[in-house]
Order: sequence, then structure tokens, then C-alpha cells
Amino acid sequence: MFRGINSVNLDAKGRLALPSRYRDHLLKICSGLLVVTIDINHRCLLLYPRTEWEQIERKIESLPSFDAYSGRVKHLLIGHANDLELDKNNRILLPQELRLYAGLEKHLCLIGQGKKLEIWNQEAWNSQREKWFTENMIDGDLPEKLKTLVL
Amino acid sequence: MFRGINSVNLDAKGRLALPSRYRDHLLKICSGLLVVTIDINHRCLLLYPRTEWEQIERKIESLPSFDAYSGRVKHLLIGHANDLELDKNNRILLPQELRLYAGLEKHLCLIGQGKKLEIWNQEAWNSQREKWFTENMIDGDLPEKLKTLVL
DNA sequence: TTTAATAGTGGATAATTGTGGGGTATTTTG
DNA sequence: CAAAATACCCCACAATTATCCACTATTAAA
Repeated sequence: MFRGINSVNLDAKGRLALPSRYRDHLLKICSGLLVVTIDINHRCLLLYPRTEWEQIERKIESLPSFDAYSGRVKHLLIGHANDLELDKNNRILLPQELRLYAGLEKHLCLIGQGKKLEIWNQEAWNSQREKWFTENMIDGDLPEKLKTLVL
Repeated sequence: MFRGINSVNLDAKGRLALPSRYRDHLLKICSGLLVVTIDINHRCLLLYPRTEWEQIERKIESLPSFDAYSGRVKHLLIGHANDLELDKNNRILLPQELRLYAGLEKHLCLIGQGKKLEIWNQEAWNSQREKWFTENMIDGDLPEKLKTLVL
């Protein structure tokens, strides 16, 4: 499971070193094979172990063909998915296309989100985070599961 | 079960020694493996035994991906969760990111809250406590369960 | 009151990780 | 087809982090 924030730097070649604590885990579950794609809801990227991605991809593919929204999701997610592999120094090279989409410059944040990691431009993450902190939740709109969540 | 208040100090490296009475219990139930994350409602941190956290995380993770409120909770809670481990001297190292969020300086309070411990800046805790004492509860707003609670 | 034991604190060392760069291969573009 | 740009692999150094150890303070016991 991926958790927590890491701030990392892209080097001049567009390479990104993953936090080492993920290394062994990734080698074990997917031999260092990964998939990046774009997040639809935010201007950030999603990084999956190949094995996890394949399960998700299957679900996406099975979405109905004649539903506009599903079609959009398919095109965006699967269309932007790229295979990656960890190099010897635990780094990945992000495709330029995706770097541009997420506005990635030198300073990034990696956000652990369970099965996946999110890759954000650092400032973009900070402002989104502030937004989440300040925004109020309206009780009536909360999904049932959330209403009963006990921390 | 965690109960009661402890005032503790952070050292120069951001390490925090847990009250020794928790030690044996923590070693037993989670081998000294812990998780800290942020509290969404207050500027403080939540410290869970790893085993407890994993149950909560599973619930959070299963929240729907395309619901905005659920996304917010996922990002804030899981995104700020960090794995920690007790060192030989019964200390944990709090990540800088989280120290900043909760405004932790030298003097802290640990507040036992059942399954978890809360970590507060000492002054922040004192003023929050004062606030709770003075603020009035409006009957109509009480949830059903609270209205029927017998102490 | 003295001694012993445990808890709390600080710091040095060793190991690991992050970062940059060189050289080769491969792909793209003119 | 030539030339340039990008990708890939590897090594080495620098900086950070974690681990371990030792000292001090505090509590408990004799």
C-alpha cells in the first residue's frame, strides 16, 4: 500500500527517483514494471504497478461502449497509459507528453494513494491541498459510507 | 486502549519518546509499527498502531473514486499517512511535513483517544480545550446517538 | 540517603539514498 | 542518409538518514 507524501525532484533528463521504501515492494509485486497515466479529475499523473494496472484496465475496458462518459474515461485513461520500468537506481523516466499534461517541473510531490501513487507538480499539490482543507463538507451530500466512517 | 494526557518533548531531530507505559502494549499488538497522519478537523496528528490503521485505511480506500468528498478524505488522510517504527529507545521520528502541519515545536501533548493517540502542539491543545469548555451545544444539532448517551 | 534501575536525551558513525554525469544505443528529423 | 536529439545504462560522489551507543535525569527501592 502506498501512503504519505514525498517531495522529489526531476533531474535535468526528466528522471524521477522513487522513494527507496517502495523499491523492494515494487520489485516483488511487479518486478519494477509500472504504468503511468493521467488523472482525469486533477492535473496530475497516476503511477501503478503493472499488475495493479492490468486489473483496472480490464474494468475500464468493460465499461459500456455507448455511454459517452464511459467512452471519455476509456480514451483518457487507457489512451494516456505508458509502460515504464525502474532503472538500476530506482528511477523512472516520465514521457514528455505526460510531464506537460501535469505541468511537472523540477519539484514534484508523490502522494501515496493505496494501490497507486499520484505525481503532482509541487505547487499544484499545495494549492489543491489548501483548497481541500478550507472547503466545507455539506452533510446532505456525503455518501453513506463516509457519514459512518469512524477514525 | 489509549487514555489520558501526556506532555512530551520533541528533540532537535524531531523525535518523540512515547510514554513508556505504552511500550509493551505497542510491541505486542503491532511490533512497534505505527502510522501517523493528519487530523482533518484540527491541526493535530493522529497516531495509530499499524494494525488499527490498516482497518481504517481499507474503509477509506473503498470510498468511490468519482465522488468529490470521498476524494478529499482519501487524499488528506491516506495522502498524509506515514509509516513509523519505534526505535530502540521507544521513540518515533515525525516527518517534517506533518510537524509543520500541526505546528509542533518542542512541547507537545499526547492525548489518548481509544484506538489512537492525538499529537498536539501544547499551546494549541490548551486553547482548543478552553474553547470546548466555553462553547455551548445547541440541542437541535445533536446527533441521535449523542442525545441518548448516558454517562 | 544511597543505590539501582528505568526512562529520557543527545550525538557520532555507518549505511543508504539522491543526484549528476559520461558513454553508448536508438529513434527522429531534416 | 546524415545529424541531432532523446533514451538508456552504468558508475561514482555527496548528502542525508537511520542505527547504535553513551550519558544524564528521574524514579523506585532498599
